[in-house]
Amino acid sequence: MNKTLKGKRISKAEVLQPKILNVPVAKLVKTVVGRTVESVTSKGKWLFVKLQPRYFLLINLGMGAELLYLTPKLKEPEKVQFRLTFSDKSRVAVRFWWFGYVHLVAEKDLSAHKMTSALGLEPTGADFTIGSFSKLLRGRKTTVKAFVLDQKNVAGIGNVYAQDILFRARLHPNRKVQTLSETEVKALFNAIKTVLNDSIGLGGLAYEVDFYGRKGKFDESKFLVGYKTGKACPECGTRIEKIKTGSTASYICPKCQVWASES
Amino acid sequence: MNKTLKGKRISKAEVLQPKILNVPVAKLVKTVVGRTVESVTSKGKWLFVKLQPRYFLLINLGMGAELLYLTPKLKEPEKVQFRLTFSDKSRVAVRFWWFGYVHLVAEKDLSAHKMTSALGLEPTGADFTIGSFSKLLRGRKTTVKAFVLDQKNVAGIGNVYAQDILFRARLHPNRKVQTLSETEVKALFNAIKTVLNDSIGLGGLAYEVDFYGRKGKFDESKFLVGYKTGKACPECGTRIEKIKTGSTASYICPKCQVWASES
DNA sequence: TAATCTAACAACGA
DNA sequence: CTCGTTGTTAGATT
Repeated sequence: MNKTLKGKRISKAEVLQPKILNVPVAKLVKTVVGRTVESVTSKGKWLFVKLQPRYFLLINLGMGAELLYLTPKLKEPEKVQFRLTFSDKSRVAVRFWWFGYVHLVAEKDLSAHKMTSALGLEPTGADFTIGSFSKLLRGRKTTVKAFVLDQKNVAGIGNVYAQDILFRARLHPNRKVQTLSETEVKALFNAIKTVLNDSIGLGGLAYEVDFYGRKGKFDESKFLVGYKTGKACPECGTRIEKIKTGSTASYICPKCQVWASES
Repeated sequence: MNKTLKGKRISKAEVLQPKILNVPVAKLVKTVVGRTVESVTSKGKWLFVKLQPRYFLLINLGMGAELLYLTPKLKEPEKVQFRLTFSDKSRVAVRFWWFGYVHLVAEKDLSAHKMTSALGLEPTGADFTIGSFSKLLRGRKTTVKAFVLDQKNVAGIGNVYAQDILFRARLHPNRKVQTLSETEVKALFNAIKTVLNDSIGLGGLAYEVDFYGRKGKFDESKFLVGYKTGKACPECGTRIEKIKTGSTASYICPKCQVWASES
């Protein structure tokens, strides 16, 4: 996205669903039209489209979204919520599967934008180290599942990825983070990097497409326990169980991921 | 307090329990010594001691406290946490029964002081009207007991007063505020004013003393249902019950204060 | 299946 | 008898 969009000038902005915005439609349209894309970066589930001069479009992918660079080959899907057209006639469409945000924020107000400024460590970033990660866990009384899903800790882990992260670390979702040994913290840290990098290396999840419409290759055959209810654990053969953990579902091997009663 | 302390110059400040402060002991002592009391006002359970120039001492009475003007006749009690001496040798002692705060805030930072700036309506103030009170209830999903105890709604109602306020309004503590009729809202509004003014008129609760050591006259004989477990309801004779409501205890007449199952 | 905000609530500490 | 913090949960959202 960064390479493709950099330098393009926005000539048109269409908001098909105003509820995705943090400002009135007219304000967004008036502000972005005429501005130029300086860069596109990301943190967790957020995209930062930096506009010149002095604005950001912040896009949250919510519970799944398609962000597509439209070409004669790549047709626009149904139910698009947002569309940008550039002065060279190229277009980008945004389609949220359920919920998602497109927020307009002035550069000077970026640090006041709560949803993005509260984001935690970027797991692919240089500051995601065993040291910075361990520090986050200190004194916390929550469970390891709630911890990894909380974007204020590590940004970008969704429920899909949480499943195999916890399995690889051999941790039960309901384990209290306070009870983790140093070895377990390291295993969790490494599992986060492994699972996310595996997905990135394969172009993302198979039910998602990238900016150019290409499907990812991280499909169910790569999952270890996630969404495998009743299947055999790849480690010990025990049947995988689906359990309720807080408001999310968890898939676990009841033998490999033991939740000691005291923890 | 306002009349007695106005114009006095602080010559000494002693902090016997540093945990009551929001600043280091040295900072408080250095700041208040030499300053003069301009006025003493109150809002809810907070006292605002305005110092000249440009400072406030904010005192939260917590779960009961004695704030005493010490004279040869009025000796200082045990376990005082804070003491001020004025240049005319007069003294004030503060003793918290459980917890309480003495906060030092510069005048320009007063609006940034969260505990006092979040306080709701002052029930003895001119802005405590049926209109402003009704507005507070709108769209709230909480219970009437939790609502009246929350200092962000109406400042100054503690659990002692909440008992008879709810009885006078004939409301069960667990009633959802959303289900209150206009008549019930009015009854609640009037009950708050009645109960608090009754206590103020009698110099406060009998287990408290004022600035000059005088006991209040609002004793258990004036309570209608509060702390009267097993006694007869003054309205219908039914035995008063003690029930658990959230984290606080409530004393109710189970006949007069019905909690309709749908509300 | 998936994400986030908000309000209310519970447990805990000071 | 109080209050703040933290975490949990239910409800709502397109």
